[in-house]
Amino acid sequence: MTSKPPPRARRADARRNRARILEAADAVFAEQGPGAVTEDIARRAGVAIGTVFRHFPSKQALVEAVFITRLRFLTEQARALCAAPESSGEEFFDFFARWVELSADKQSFVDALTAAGVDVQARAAAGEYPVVRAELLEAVAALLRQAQRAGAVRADIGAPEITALLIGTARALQHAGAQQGPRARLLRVLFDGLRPQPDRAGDRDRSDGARSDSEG
Amino acid sequence: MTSKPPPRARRADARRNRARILEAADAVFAEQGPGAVTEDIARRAGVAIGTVFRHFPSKQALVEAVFITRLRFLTEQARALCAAPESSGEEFFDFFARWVELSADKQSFVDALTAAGVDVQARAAAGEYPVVRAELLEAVAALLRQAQRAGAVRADIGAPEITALLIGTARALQHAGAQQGPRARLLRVLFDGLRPQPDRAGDRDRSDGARSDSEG
Amino acid sequence: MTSKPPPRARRADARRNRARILEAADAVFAEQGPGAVTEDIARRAGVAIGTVFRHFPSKQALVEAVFITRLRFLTEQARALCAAPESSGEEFFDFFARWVELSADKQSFVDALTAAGVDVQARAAAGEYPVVRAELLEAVAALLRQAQRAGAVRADIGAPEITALLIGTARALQHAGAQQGPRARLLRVLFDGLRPQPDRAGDRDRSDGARSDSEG
Amino acid sequence: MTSKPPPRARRADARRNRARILEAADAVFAEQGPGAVTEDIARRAGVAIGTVFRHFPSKQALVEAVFITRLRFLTEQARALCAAPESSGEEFFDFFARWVELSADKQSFVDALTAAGVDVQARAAAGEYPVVRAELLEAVAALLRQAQRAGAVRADIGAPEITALLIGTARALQHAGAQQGPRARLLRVLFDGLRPQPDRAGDRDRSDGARSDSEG
DNA sequence: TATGAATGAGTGTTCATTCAT
DNA sequence: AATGAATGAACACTCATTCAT
Repeated sequence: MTSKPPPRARRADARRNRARILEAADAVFAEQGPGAVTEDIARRAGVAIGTVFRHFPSKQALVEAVFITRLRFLTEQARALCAAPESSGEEFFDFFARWVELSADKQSFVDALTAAGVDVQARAAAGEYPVVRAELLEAVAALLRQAQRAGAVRADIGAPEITALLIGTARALQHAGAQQGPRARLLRVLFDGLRPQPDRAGDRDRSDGARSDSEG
Repeated sequence: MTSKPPPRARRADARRNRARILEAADAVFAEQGPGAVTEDIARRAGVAIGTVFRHFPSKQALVEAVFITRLRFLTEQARALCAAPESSGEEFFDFFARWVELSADKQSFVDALTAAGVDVQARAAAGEYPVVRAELLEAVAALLRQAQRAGAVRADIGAPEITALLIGTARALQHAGAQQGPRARLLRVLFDGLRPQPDRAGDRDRSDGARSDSEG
Repeated sequence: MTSKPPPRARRADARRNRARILEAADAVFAEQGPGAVTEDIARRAGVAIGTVFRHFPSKQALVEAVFITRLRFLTEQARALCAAPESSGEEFFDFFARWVELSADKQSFVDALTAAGVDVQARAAAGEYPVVRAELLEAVAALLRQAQRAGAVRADIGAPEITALLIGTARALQHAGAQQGPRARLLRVLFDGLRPQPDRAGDRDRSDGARSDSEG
Repeated sequence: MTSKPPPRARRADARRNRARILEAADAVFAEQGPGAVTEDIARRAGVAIGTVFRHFPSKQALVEAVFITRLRFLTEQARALCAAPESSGEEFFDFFARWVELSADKQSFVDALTAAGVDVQARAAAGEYPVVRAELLEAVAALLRQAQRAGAVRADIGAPEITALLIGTARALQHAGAQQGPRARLLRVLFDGLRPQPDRAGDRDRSDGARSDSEG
């Protein structure tokens, strides 16, 4: 009675489902952290729990997929910003601010990210993760180099530090809450620290005494 | 042989157990996050599971107790550093570095901290938490004011920003891993950003162009 | 071989499981009281523990479901007996005897009933309970009125008293054990008390002696 | 230093403790049923949990002790009422009413009683229970015989039926709640049933047949 | 392929009972 | 004898995962 639907139709459906699940997972993990119950994600995606597991063989795999999707998104951003031919180096700060806003919006973008990241570090040297991660790192590195060449960012730091700072800053902003004042101040501190630094003679070592001179 | 034990003997034992549980919980939460299994904590503390629940009526209560203990420790640190009469303001940076090292050592000091913190914000306006938190904030604020008076820290930030930065930095260091190079560089960036800033005329807007001059 | 199963197939299975669980719970609660271990019920029903909790969100819910099922059964009985057009009023006694036998068979039909009932009184003014209870009460009342109209039952009692008597009698029979002699005698006392009473002038005070005349 | 207290003093203390525990247990079981937590009893008695277990080797033993105490109390009541030399037989109804009020006052006097009773039936053919039970039964029997001799109670029932009725009635009253109207009506039904019965021609025996005529 | 009911190991929590003090 | 902290088996309930339909 029911004429068999063309097999392509299914494929399209399946692909759409996969996308919806990923989207739902992203949202739910952002709201509730990676501890969220998988059925919530299914419900949000409008599919049955079985469908989630058909597309992602385990919850861990789903978390990683969300994680990787996020990394890819950031990589694209970084690449796009890097494309400008004549750069003043400020694109770097744009990227930083954008990521960090994105992260703090979704409550714990970074929670899931790091939570997954930790697990991933442990045993997902396999999978696409290392590649995706390397690509993001390279994109960030390129952006950073560009900014450093333009003199917008101090020369003594590299992409790994930037990544760590991004994650840390997202957390800091998350803690700061929604108020614009503190958020702006936090970023200002960060950005000032990232600029090429004046010759603060002997900071931490000698100058303290020196400065205390001018003060005491 | 054993001279009559003081009447508080039992109490002392119980107090020791409580301490051991707290210690074990601190360690286990640091290693595995607040999702750690309560029985692991009991095992680590060398007591039966019932004993854990005798001292802390729920897992949540245990998490909060660990959290509060950490906050208290930090408060003490801040107060001690603030006690120096003639301050150059550098104690502030000491505190910052110390906290952050402490946090990053224990894998997710801040995870549990924030995890608990989130829950706490939601419903523990009661309990000791608000008090402890206020005390820590005040201690940090005092240390910060001292440093600002001494000219060691920029004047346009307050204790809330510092708290957020502390948490974020701990996270960043955690992400950076154990290597000393990146960790030191991260802190340098942060600290530079916290210093009183030179008149970076028109940062972000004009000066960039100006500086890019000297470089491009 | 198997012709295409109706689309509700799964549902049917699930419904059967629900029924089996309910049945098993009824039996187990009857044997061991409402304190019975939920896994025993699962085992008896031939399902896993999770399945029990899928169908009944908590043990309390299961107890109540069993309770309500019993009430419904009794309501049906009462209604069926009430349907007879030309009644001599003896259906009432049939109902009474039937309920009470049913109850006493299952060791503590009434235990669970009351145990649940007590809890229910406390907080389940919601749910189906009030409705089901009202329906049973009404059915019993109808049966009672019928019997009273026919002159088979005394006029000075109502449905609430009957309900209480039913519960109490079930308990009494349960205590009396399985022997037929005592059980029959108990019911005889009850039924005699429920009949329209002769003018026992001065009961409790004098007339007893008088009547003992005509009997002794 | 502390001169050893005379050993008798301890004994008195211990005996007092035992009594207080029993009293507390009676109250707590009455309020919460035999599922009540043992520590609640200890708290109510003003002793430590260990003391409860020193006096009663297990919770079950405590329940049984309470049970037996109650039985003893009832036995005394029955005996006292039986002592009247010239009896009209109404003492029997007094006893009945008194017990039943007592039971219904304490919410589930009879719950615990029966709950314990069930267990006891199963395995406490040992202990004092059989003796105490026999004594109560005998006292009730004596009271009953007295009432039957006086013509106040029908002749075709014995002490076992009365016991069952007592328990059942207590339950019925408990279900009826606190209102005086229904309670009184319930007792009236019961008492009327217990009186010597008039020759109700054909009840249950012939009239049924008669009816079966007209019906089928 | 999608569905969603079933599974069952795992977890937080309770509480009768023991035992060092 | 009394205390009350410690014990640990037992239980209700959850949730990732499987599988019959």
